Amino acid sequence: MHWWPADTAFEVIIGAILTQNTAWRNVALAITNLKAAGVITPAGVNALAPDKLAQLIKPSGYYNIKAQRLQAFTRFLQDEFSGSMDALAAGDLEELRGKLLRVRGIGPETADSILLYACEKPIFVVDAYTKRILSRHGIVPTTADYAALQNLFMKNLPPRVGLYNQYHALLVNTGKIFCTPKQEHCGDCPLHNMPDHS
DNA sequence: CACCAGGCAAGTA
DNA sequence: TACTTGCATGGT
Repeated sequence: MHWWPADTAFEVIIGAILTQNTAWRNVALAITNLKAAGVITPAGVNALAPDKLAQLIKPSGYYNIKAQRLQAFTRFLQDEFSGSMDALAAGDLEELRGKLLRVRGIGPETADSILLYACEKPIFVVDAYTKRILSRHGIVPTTADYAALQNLFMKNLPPRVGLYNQYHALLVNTGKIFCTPKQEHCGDCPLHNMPDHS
């Protein structure tokens, strides 16, 4: 579906951090502000005063925390890769993942979104919709953690960037339409008899 | 008005 | 280790 909306690899990373527990619509407003201010580059974000950056990304929510997280990444990029996105993308998948997870504000989903969509590495991204859809179908228990869900896909699919991109896109689109936030009881649904299926 | 959105880290027991 | 809580906006 040529999915993640972004003009550059760095913009992918901005979006990945800003969309944490946040509707993409609000992220888009924040990105518009960053573009209008002409600071949507690693050096631009890094050079801004934290409170100025926070004001620009205000529509995306958690703006103080996220301003810190954006700059934690730009400092990391500067320190480890001389500020070069190309140098970042040239790294080894597992080594890069480990480094990203050590940046304050980058957890498993954000790290994998960066790896898949900005660096084009074959890693499966697991989000709230993915977990919701699989657990509602009784395919995994509701207690399944991030790694369990990721392994399920990666052990059963060939490691292709385009394929993982497509799966993630389809899961999110489907989840938005059919998979409501609160658990619904469907009465005689046979899946209610599955182990750990609430 | 209540609830939700493409998480993560820090605090508590 | 396993829960709980704070972070905050804009849309439905």
